[in-house]
Amino acid sequence: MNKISDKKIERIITYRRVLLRLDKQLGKTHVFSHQLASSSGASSAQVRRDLMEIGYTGSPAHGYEIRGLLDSIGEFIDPDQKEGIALVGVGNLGRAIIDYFNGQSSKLEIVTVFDVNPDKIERVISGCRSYHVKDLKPVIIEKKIKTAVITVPSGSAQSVADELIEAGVKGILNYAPITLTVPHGIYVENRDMITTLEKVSYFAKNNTNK
Amino acid sequence: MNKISDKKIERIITYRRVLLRLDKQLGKTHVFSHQLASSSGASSAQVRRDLMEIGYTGSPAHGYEIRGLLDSIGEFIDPDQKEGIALVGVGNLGRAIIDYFNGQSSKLEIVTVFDVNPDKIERVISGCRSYHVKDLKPVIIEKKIKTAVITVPSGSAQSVADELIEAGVKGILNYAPITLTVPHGIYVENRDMITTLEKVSYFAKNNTNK
DNA sequence: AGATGTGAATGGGTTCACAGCA
DNA sequence: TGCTGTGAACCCATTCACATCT
Repeated sequence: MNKISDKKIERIITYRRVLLRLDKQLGKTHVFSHQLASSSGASSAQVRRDLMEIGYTGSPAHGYEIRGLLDSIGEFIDPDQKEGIALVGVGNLGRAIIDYFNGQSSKLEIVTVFDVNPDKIERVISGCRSYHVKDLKPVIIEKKIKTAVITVPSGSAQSVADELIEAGVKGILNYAPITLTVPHGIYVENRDMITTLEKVSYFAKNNTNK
Repeated sequence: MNKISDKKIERIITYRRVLLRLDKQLGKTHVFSHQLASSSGASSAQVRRDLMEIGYTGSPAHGYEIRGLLDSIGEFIDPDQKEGIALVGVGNLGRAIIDYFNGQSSKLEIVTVFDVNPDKIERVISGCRSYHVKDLKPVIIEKKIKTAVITVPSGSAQSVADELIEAGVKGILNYAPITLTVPHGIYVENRDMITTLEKVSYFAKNNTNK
């Protein structure tokens, strides 16, 4: 498999979302690259390049066939069936993410959650069985979970990450305001809200172009 | 002012967080670029380049003086005093962000929130006065708010964004799963959780390096 | 006429590598 | 010796531009 860049798959995932809306809500059957581009925050050349990468080709006359393109993207992004995700840290943010996420339809589903607070374990939270963090490793291993979300305080984020990785997790979405140190081959996305908001505020002040 | 890239200020903000911890918790007075780098997920050359950009210089003997560097970063990132942020959409996610955010100390503070649900307006939520979305424009104008967070459902995100921008907002942090269309000169950061998790899941499966 | 697919050019961010310095 | 500061080289993503197709 030829490696594909971070930004590129993010765009492709965005195309899919746009295509689903065009298909379902507007009942369209075809799109041109420039239409897909303007709904996705990309350029039309970028769209064409990206679709080239996944090997889907359109026609100059009608553009891209939406259903077919959706299938191609689906094969490319998630060839598997439903995949279970774990979430560690059932605070306000964690609970919000669970609710938000499992309301949407997607091949991904948060199926297991962990916390240290006894009030929050051995229960069912928004349809997910919750466990104590001390049982993290065996549960993750048993359920063969490969992707996890961290919403614990920054002090415990690194140790949680370490355990997740020991249990076989390969991708981590981290909301704790700390940069995780992970071995080669593990993918981490940091989404600390404070850093992000500070950045947005900076650009709001320093009125740049794009 | 010479324009500075998105990624670069994100790194600089991260450096600040690391420096604050080194200063407060560990009582260190100096750092070398490679230490700062490994705690921030950057390379040492990158750190040196970035600090060059903000005009701070260290010494080959001791590295960078932490307090001084913090001051320089502070001047660079937020020259102003406290800044008020608005948040639109007081669902689970919105409330989690308010609580999470206003617990931390930062020059930024969420001071005003909006919703359409009558149960949630004319009240004080986690210390923030809440208003109905119909009053969005006058309130934002009156409070001179320049940065806002959108946590409404995707169907209303674009119209909320339009109103925010009409009211003078220059930076938007968008959690709705839709790509906002905004005029030139407005900064938008999309942080849709579903897209992000789909991406992380993709890279968890396609075990790439880095 | 107007869109796709794609080699070629462009641009910008990252790394290299080394002079200069304590 | 080991680090900083920085020109130069490198690399990769985006854009340009155009032949091609309907």
